[in-house]
Amino acid sequence: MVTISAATATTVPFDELTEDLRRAIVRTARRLHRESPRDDVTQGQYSVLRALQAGPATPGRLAEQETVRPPAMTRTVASLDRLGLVGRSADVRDGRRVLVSLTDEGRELLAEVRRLRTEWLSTLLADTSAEEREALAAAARILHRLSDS
Amino acid sequence: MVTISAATATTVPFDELTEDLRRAIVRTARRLHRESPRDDVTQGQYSVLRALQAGPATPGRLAEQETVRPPAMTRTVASLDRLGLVGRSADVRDGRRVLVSLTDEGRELLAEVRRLRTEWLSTLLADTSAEEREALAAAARILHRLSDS
DNA sequence: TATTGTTATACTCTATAACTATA
DNA sequence: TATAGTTATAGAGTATAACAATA
Repeated sequence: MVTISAATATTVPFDELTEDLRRAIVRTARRLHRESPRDDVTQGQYSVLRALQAGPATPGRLAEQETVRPPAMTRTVASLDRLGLVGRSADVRDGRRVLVSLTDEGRELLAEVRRLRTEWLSTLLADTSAEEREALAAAARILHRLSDS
Repeated sequence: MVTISAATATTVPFDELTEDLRRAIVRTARRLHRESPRDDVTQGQYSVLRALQAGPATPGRLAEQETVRPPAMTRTVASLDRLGLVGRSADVRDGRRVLVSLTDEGRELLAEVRRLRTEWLSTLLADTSAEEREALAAAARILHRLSDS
């Protein structure tokens, strides 16, 4: 059982909480976002790489997920292919389909992005008390649950 | 004084907290980000509008802040001007300089973005207990303090 | 004939380089 | 001569429309 001091536990009006939380999340995310290992990979490309973490996908499926038209995804996949971050293979059961999947290098890049960003956040969190870290851990769990829905 | 149940207050290792928190923030921010009132304003344009909330700025200063080259900012400012979201005026003390500032419409658009996103988050938070909201409020305060540094 | 993916062409946003106006 | 901003031109990324291959 953990108690939180009165100073941090002051009840906050619902609307104010929402606005404060939105600000905090957007601001921190924006800053996290700047921690990136390479400049030659665009946000759209990263987004496709992230989508491929779930497993191989067709360009059409990727276009749908990324809310982009098929020709645009053709280009994006081609550029990621040139960069060696994804590979393309024919679908043996349907010759029209192409399967795009992460290469080891692509997977490694994603891991590096995560590592860099976690590292940056880690430096910030060094400045917190155990009590504050409990609150942050609780918040992470709650946000994770909420953003599932 | 508020107590948090043992289930939510379990001590989490530092590295795990960092990773969980990063995930929660990035994920929620990404979702928040999708709540946008108009499709004809790009992310770069929004970013410039946000920068102008602090007050009028020269294109050169904006280019620096947005890590973009001056010609790119010239275009972005021109497009925001065409959309009626910013205005440009000559600097009376230095004829080379141009001052870009938000119009009422630009300010209104920013307010609408905030309103939409807060609204979305508000819907999510309706599914939380008072205890959870305390944890989120505490987290917001901590993140706000941390991201100042 | 419908579906999957690619190529053709055009538009926007970015960049570097060259130019104009002012200090 | 240096600085602030814009215009000239070129390279990505996106779009719609047209095409090729497969079901």
